[in-house]
This record gives sequence, C-alpha cells and structure tokens, in this order.
Amino acid sequence: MADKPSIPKGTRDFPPLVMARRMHIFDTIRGIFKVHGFQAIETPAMENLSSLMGKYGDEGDKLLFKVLNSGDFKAKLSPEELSQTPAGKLGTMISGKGLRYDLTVPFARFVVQHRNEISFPFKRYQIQPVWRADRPQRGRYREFYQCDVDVIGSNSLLNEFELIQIIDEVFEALGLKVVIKLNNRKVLAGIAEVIGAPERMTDITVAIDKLEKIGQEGVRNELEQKGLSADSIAKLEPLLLMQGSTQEKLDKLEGMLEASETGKQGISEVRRLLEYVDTDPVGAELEIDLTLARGLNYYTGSILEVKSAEVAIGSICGGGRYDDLTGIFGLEGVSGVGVSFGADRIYDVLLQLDRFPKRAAMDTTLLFVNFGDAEVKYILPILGQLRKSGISSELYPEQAKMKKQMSYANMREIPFVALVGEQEMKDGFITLKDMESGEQERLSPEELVERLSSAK
RNA sequence: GUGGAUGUAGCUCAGUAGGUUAGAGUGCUGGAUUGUGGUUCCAGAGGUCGCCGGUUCGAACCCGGUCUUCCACCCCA
Repeated sequence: MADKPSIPKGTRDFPPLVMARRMHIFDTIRGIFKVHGFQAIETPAMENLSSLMGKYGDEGDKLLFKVLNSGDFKAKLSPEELSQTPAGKLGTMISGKGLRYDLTVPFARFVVQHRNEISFPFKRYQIQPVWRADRPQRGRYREFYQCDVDVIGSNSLLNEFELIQIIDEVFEALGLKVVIKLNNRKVLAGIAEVIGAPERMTDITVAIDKLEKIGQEGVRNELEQKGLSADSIAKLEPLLLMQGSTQEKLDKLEGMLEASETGKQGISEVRRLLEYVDTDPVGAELEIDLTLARGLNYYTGSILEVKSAEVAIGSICGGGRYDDLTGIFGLEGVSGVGVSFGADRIYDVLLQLDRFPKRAAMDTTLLFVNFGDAEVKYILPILGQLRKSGISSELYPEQAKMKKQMSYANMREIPFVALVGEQEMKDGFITLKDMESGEQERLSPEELVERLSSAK
C-alpha cells in the first residue's frame, strides 16, 4: 500500500481560493513594476553550484539545496574521500547544481552572461520561487516566492528613490501600513572604522541588529563574546542609543564619523536620498535605523527593509545596493540596487488582517443555470458575448437539479445567476438573480452585458 | 544546525486506573422542496487514532524511533 500522499517539509499546495489571493498580490506588484518601466526576465530553478556558493556567507551556503549529480556521482571519489569527508562537504563534491537561494545572484549572473545584449541601465523584475533548506516556521518556508526589482548599471540615488516609491505604491495598493527602514552600509563601515575595528563590521552589524530583541546589555555581551575591545564597545554604545528626528540623528552621526571618509560618504548618500523623498513624499513611515544591517554580505551602500506596522512577522521586503556583485562573475564596475518583496509573508499579513478583496472580485461573476439542451444552445452565444465583454461567466455543465446548481453558485460565491428556461427563450429575455439580495430582474442579452459591466 | 511542544473524520476538537464494532460540532452526499441557494428537519457516507517497532491476553491511551506542523535560538522573505 502506498504511503499517504504528502509533500516535502516546508512546501505547500495552493488551492483555488489561496491562489486567487496570491495572484492578487502578484498582479498588484507586477503592475507597479511595469508602470515604473521594469522588464520581466526569468532564470532557471537550478544554477551551477559554483554560481551560488560563497555569495550568501557561511550560513547561506548551509541553506543551499544541492542537486545530486546524475549518473554515477561517486565514481570520481576515492573510498577514503567517500568515508572521511564530512557530509556537508561531500554534498558539494557530488553536486554540480543547486536550487536558487534568491533572485539577485542569478540576476547578476544573467547580466554578466548577457552583457552584450543588455543596454544599461538595465531595469528588470523577476517573480519566481526560491528555495532555502531552512527549518520552517510561520512565515518561513523552504519554497517561497520573491518579487525582485533591480536597476543595474547606474550609481544614481534616484534608483534608490524609485525603489522606495515602488515599495510605497505596492503596500498602498495592497492596503497595508508599513515602516520602511533605511540605512547605509557605508555608515556602518564608518562606525566600525571610528571605533577602531574596521575589519569587524560584519560582527558588529549582526550584533547591533539584535538591539531591539536582546537589549543594550545583550548586544554588549555579544560584542564582548566576539572579542571586541571594551574601548570599542564603549565608543559604539552612544551611537546605538541615539534619539531624535532623522535630521538630528544624521547631524550627530556626521560629527562622530568626522574621521571616516567612508562614513561621511554614507551620511551624504542618506541625506541625498531623503532630499529626493522630500520632493514627493511617500505615504509610508520612513525611518533611519542604524541597527539595520541585513545579513546578505554583498550589500555595499544603501540598505532597506520593510516591516508591517500591524503584524509582527519579520521583514516583508528588503534590499539594497551592491557594487561588486557582477564582479564575482567577471564584470567589474557595475553597480546595482534592488529590493525583493516576500509574497508569502505579504500573504500571511493580508490574511491575518483580513484585507484580501472579496472573493467575488477575483472570481466568476455570472453562472447560467442549465435547464437542458435547447436552453444551452440558446445560451451559448450569449455566454460568448459576455466573455468578450470581459465578464467572467460560466454555464453549469450538467442539467442537474436547480437546487444543486444554485448551491454551486452559492459555494463559489458567484454574485449573479442567470436563468433561461422555456419562458425566457420564448420572450427573448434572461432572468438575472442577484445572489446577495435575492432580487431578480428580466433583461435582454444586451442589457445583461450592460448591467454586469457596470456591476463589476 | 541546537532546544521544546504537537499529530484522533475534509475542518475544529472530545475521548486514560490500557478492555469488545472510536465520538461531537461543522462540512460533504441524498431527501423533505419535479424553475430558485444561504435557515430548518431527516437519512447516509467518511477514520489502518501521523508512520514503524516494542511492552501487554489486549494499545488512540504506556515505551522507543521516525516524519509532520508549530515555538524559541540561528538566520532570513
């Protein structure tokens, strides 16, 4: 006997209602990407493992799904290698491919590989699933969709501004309140420099990233543990506890980062970006957050992250500028900046807040009840007319009991039902029933189209 | 990867001094109602009690393992 059918850990099936809601998210995001002039691309689910390894830090390497080589994958290994190599390392020896971990690195590969066909700056969007061998939890899946927008081949901070606008427009359209957190890796690098530990930037940022969660004391302990000197920690603390308006924070920071060229540059970039925002302010809350670090180690400039202001679920969108990413694939001096929307988490937030549109808005508008073959033949051309007019409509395929057909409409939450029987055929009209109010009216086919077009 | 919970009908859950054919609500199917759904009433279908093994005369219940889901770390969308 076969096992009960199941799917791998951390993956999901999407039934129709869920899918309708997911499409609502994707359609909204895609529409806004297009309006901003971004073009769609896709890349394969699998990349060569060498394209993926080392791009996401040690932690990321562990979370990569590797695809076992076809054929006799152990033929090239000696028995010693086979038995002595630790499992984790063995995986990379017998796997030449891996599932993509995000869309940014494959995009960088794409840009380098197709550089002669692309005119820069290149604005692309990409909506595809990615895979991570993480331990699943709420809001964390092994297969999930990212919706990436990137501009590559332009250093201008106008791109960062456009991304902020896109974020604002997307969440506005979805009806979600969000906080956009902004920081700059150069500022973080400056801080590391000023406190006398320039090479420890990653450790420092990872630690201060947790400030909200583990508190000042916790951060201090973690930094001590990482081997940072007491002197450095003491210098760092006032920076973290800065209060005041964005401008005040920036002024204070600028003073502290006087000695660091990189730091000063970071500050001026943040200022510049905020100037753009001032010209056309966004609806979302925008805040400078020095504790925002972001783990992906390819970011070099602006970094940003979006959190729901209403539901605690981790970030629902994030990104930043990466100056060297294509360098890894052999194309130097091309800077890119982009953000990624986490569709699955956005879904969870919308669901929890009950902000999805009514099902009727995403589904069939009209159902014709089937009274028999003569009626069906009468209805078919009308049905075609409705569909040409963009009204989602269907005909019940069986001459089932009326109760059953009505229940079907009810279950599907179809807002209108059309009744065409002998009487209607003879008189040339259609009885339209509004399922919500229960009211019925008699309409000609033309009036029906008219009526439902306006009801949409 | 570390630590901790969880798992009984499609769904939400009852069900222990281990004892014959495992329950409720909801949903599903049919009927009451042969051109009218959502309410009500009646009937019916649906479970190898996550899976494997052990203890026992006997296991949904005790023990071990395993998988799933969830929670806290880690990390992140």
